[in-house]
Amino acid sequence: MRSDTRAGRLPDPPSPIADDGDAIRFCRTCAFAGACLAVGYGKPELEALHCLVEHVGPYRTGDHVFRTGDPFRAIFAVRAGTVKTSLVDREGREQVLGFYLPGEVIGLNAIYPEQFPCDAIALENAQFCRFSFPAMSALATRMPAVQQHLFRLLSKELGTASLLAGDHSADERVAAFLCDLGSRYAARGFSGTRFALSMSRGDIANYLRLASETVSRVLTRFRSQDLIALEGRQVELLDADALHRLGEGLLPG
Amino acid sequence: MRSDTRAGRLPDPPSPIADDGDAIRFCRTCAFAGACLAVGYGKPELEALHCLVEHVGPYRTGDHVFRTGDPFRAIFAVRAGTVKTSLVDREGREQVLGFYLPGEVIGLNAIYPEQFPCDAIALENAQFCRFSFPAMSALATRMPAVQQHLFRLLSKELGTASLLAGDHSADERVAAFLCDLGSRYAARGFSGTRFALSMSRGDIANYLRLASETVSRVLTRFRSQDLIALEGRQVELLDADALHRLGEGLLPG
DNA sequence: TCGCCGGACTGATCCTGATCAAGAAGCCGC
DNA sequence: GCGGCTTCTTGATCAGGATCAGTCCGGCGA
Repeated sequence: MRSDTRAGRLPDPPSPIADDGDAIRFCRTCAFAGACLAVGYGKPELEALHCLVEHVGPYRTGDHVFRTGDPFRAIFAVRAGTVKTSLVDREGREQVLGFYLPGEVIGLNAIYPEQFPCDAIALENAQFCRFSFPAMSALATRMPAVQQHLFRLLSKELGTASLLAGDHSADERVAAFLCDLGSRYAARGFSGTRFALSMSRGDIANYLRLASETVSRVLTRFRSQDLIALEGRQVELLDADALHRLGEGLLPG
Repeated sequence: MRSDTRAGRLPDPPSPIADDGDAIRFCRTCAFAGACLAVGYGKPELEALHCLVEHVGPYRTGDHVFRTGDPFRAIFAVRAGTVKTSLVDREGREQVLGFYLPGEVIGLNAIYPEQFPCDAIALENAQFCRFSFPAMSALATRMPAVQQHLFRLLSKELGTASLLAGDHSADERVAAFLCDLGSRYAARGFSGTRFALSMSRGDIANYLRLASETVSRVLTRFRSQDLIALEGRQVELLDADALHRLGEGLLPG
């Protein structure tokens, strides 16, 4: 059976979760953890940040964290699970904008329009830290490091937005997608070479602006070339170098 | 000569310029003008902003405002002229990331990496206001409205970055491009229906991820359908509604 | 004035990836 | 276990836009 082979070749790694915070420490992987640690703020300042944080969830697969048009009051850091952001155009077609892993932040693109410009949907059971944005802005005026950190978060996302622009081949796109996911998992302390694709082939295809059939074909070919091991949604990057070379046209740096 | 033929059908509008600031007022079209005015700051606060502004230029067509890898110290608001941002991949191919009109701001995507992640090249003779970013951040901690404005600028650019994502036809892309340029000119007080394309067909094509031949063909067809009038780089949107309908899949809102 | 050069336009052909179609495999209920 | 559903995979065909090639036009310097 399949479960046999799966266990034999690709045992599921523990589900990534970033949920080890307490009253005076951030979750290990949190996008905001660096803000204070780097500058050496002590307990009181951490308290200030913590009091504007609210743990929300769990959300179940398919639940909306927010919807297009919802008034913007807060940004969310993913504690556990994965999220996709997407928007639905007039013809009802979905457009996947991005995937967010534990430790990453969603909602930054809502600051300007003051309402969420997209949907955020949990791809697996998920939990979040909810940061009130008015409170956080106010705090930022008192704590330059927090302001700096917000600027950097925003600017960083500007960089990644241009990732899927460019006319690149399906191979390049898929390779870059896998490398990007891997490096983001690695940046948060998870395995960067073996992880689960929490999104469907259709979502990947939609995000990469390909047909899902094309994604299937490319993944299958990558497997036959021993670039990856693949079983269902479990993937292992066997030849990360080759993948990186393939995708380098799209990847940051 | 040039001015004769061109003047007959599509007289050049005055070159867009945003250069009417003085010691106590911002240039009319400046992206930062709203920051203070909206909150009713008076002269002293304006002074604070002005002292961190430096007028730079003129740059000539083709000059670099900054280059990939330059250390990030400041952001730039366009006072006059047009700029393209682009990056060059390992194979030496250029990738146009965006065009910036008078009143718009470049360099925000450099905050996170702390160096410019792209080139900025003047498409015509151009002038800028240079805002020291450290000084501006410091000011932002004292003036919440400035901080708010920076957050909004960053967040706004996040929204536009997703414009050219999506798999859209060449017609949709070109229509959306023309509408977008028009509305941005209009937002700064210039004509939104008649303007000069300061960039080459090749740059447009590169930005839209098309071949320049395709852009030529689409523009020619739009003209034959009386959607636009076109002479060289002068363009007039004759049927803005139809163009908007064509491009609505890509356009914000 | 001429000739050169780069940008713009147009035509012919090719190729990548979308689309259509069908089958296989996993997931859920019962 | 068995249907019924969705997701994934694989195959065959099709089309949009890239590429290649050639022409035209305006600008510029000798």
